[in-house]
Amino acid sequence: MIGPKQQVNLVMPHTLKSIAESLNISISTVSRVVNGKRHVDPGMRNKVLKALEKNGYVPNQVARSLKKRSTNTVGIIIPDISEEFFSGIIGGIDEIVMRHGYSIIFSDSKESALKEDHYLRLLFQKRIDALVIATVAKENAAMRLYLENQIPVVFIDNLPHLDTSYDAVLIDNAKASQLVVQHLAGLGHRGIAIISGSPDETTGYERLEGYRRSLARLDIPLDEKLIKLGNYKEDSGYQCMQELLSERDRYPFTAIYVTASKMAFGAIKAIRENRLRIPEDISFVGFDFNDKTGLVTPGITTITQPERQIGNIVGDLIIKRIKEKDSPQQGGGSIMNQRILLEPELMVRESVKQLSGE
Amino acid sequence: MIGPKQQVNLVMPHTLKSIAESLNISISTVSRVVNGKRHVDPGMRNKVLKALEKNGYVPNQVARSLKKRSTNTVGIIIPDISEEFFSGIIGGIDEIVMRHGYSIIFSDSKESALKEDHYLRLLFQKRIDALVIATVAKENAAMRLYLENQIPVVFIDNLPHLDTSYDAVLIDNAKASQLVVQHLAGLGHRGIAIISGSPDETTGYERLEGYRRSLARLDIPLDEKLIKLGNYKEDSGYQCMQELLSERDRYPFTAIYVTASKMAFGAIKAIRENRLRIPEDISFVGFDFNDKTGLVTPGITTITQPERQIGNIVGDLIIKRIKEKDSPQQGGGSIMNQRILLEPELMVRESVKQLSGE
DNA sequence: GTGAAAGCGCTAACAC
DNA sequence: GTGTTAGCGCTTTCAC
Repeated sequence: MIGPKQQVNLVMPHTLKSIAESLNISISTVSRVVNGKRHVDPGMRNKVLKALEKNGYVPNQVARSLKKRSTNTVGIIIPDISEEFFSGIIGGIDEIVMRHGYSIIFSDSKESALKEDHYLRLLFQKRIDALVIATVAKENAAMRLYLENQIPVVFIDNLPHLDTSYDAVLIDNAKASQLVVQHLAGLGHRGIAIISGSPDETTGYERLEGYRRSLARLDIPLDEKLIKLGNYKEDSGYQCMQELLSERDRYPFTAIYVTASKMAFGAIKAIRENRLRIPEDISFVGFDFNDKTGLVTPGITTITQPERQIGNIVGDLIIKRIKEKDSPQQGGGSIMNQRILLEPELMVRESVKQLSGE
Repeated sequence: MIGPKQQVNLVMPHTLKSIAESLNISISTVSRVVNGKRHVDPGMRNKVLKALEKNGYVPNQVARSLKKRSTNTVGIIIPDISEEFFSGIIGGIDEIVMRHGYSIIFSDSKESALKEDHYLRLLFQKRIDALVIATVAKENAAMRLYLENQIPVVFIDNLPHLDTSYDAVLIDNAKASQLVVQHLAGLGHRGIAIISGSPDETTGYERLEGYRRSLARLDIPLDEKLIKLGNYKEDSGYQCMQELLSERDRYPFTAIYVTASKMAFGAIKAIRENRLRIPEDISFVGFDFNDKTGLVTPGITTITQPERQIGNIVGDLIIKRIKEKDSPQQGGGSIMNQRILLEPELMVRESVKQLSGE
């Protein structure tokens, strides 16, 4: 059996060269066959095909990538894989890009700007063809790498602080808060507290601003004491809720709006520990509060984001951008960026009480 | 500014060569500096470092990989990213391997053996350094690639049908079923139905066998009509439950054990549609039934798997295997494989009724 | 239709 | 301490 170099006990995979040598033909011909190119004699093609098959040849994508300057890989950086919102998006992206032969290389920044920066560099080293990122950083020094090198980037969930235009797919966060506030106000609530992510991130900013503006529009006075800022983790939701509850005498509220799922879990924990009932003692609205079981009682009224759809849209956009780069009529520089805003939905369940006093 | 070739409007990233030329020194010296190797004059090192910095040099991992025959990449193939069990495992693996400079390239087989096979080949082409897989296939033709080429593989959740030894990390599935049956029997249940995954997969097999054996051990007669086989998806859980309920007159049962989370969601839906209550009309035990909210009422008694921990253990094992391959005293062939069985836990909540008739 | 050869960007002998 | 060189496995001109 003719094969490539054999080192001590270690079998090397076959290469174009080893196949070519075994057939006494040139590498190029084998390459042509492997890639299904024309200009190969049918008889020869068959012979090569057989040898390929027999030896179990598998092309080396690393070598290909080096030559072609593209890796068929899409990088994704998200802050928390265990959030269903993000794993759903990844699933949606994978669904699309896999059809085009791309793989996903995934990194979890764990809400850390430092880690995010690290991954940004790492993925660049790996020469990903495109990047999808839910950034948590205020400054994106490493992002420069992608922009300068014309590597397509699509932002999700959170927007960057960049002075250039960019692609983004996300829901209309201000609108989401507006839906929530209108719903609550419509049921007679005027003391509406909020636990939001940091306004340093656009997501937190938009959700908070939407809340503010909606209150203003409804002529509901805004009490800054009813605004708590968390960090998206369950603990901080718990913490913020505790604070709100401990000051409830001085700064009363009848409803609480928690703008992220894990913080909502924490907030609910705090509410229960204080032996308060939802919605009797306090009305509750969540964000991305997923209940796949349909068993949560009371059902939590929540904003929902179509994560699968977001993933699909991102996938399509990514593929489009990559194709644009490859196509000759595009110099690669004049890409029109776009921001795709999806409509959030308010799923009304039973966690908000109709206030009689209205 | 001296840089690498400039094509129309497209700036190429800097290379060792371009840096070397700009400094009029050799590539090797630059390489040495980049890799922090010794045998470089301190003055020279400084000069190079400055040039590297100034030009924003980023090493090309693709070229490195080609040369070093390793990509610093771990491949993961799982059947459904939107299952928390799997996204949790991925998070756990990432946590470990990222510290060692590895990235994760992820693929979702969507419970399809065909897709799994496809990804197996694709990841091999990309020359991943190791593979983690929750297989759904009966035959793993493409797995041969990894075994023959001595690429470390760790199986999770499901075991392959291989005649060689292999590494695996999973919970003791038979034990899990035993815990469930004992718990139910202890509360007086004797009509215990089960909705299981296919016994063609080891996970389904073990859980089902564990159930069978535990019943036998407790001298509880087993009615084959109380066994339904689903495919892990929510729909099939719903379907199986409907069947069980429609035949309940003829084949009565007081408790149902659903061995996978999504099927459990479906089963519960069916139960509710039939206007039956848990646990009054029917006792329920789930598998990996995650309730992060703590709000599900009644709380569902369930087997839990420590997914984060599984991920961490897999990560450690992967790294160990990769290192073993690199170390010279190991020929790369004599790796001792191991099967790590973790203890499942039964989390008792309120979905099982104490039967008075006992 | 086939082959020779250059080169993608890097590492690692090996020479000096 | 520094440079030269030979690849890693592939694609892609360019000859013939």
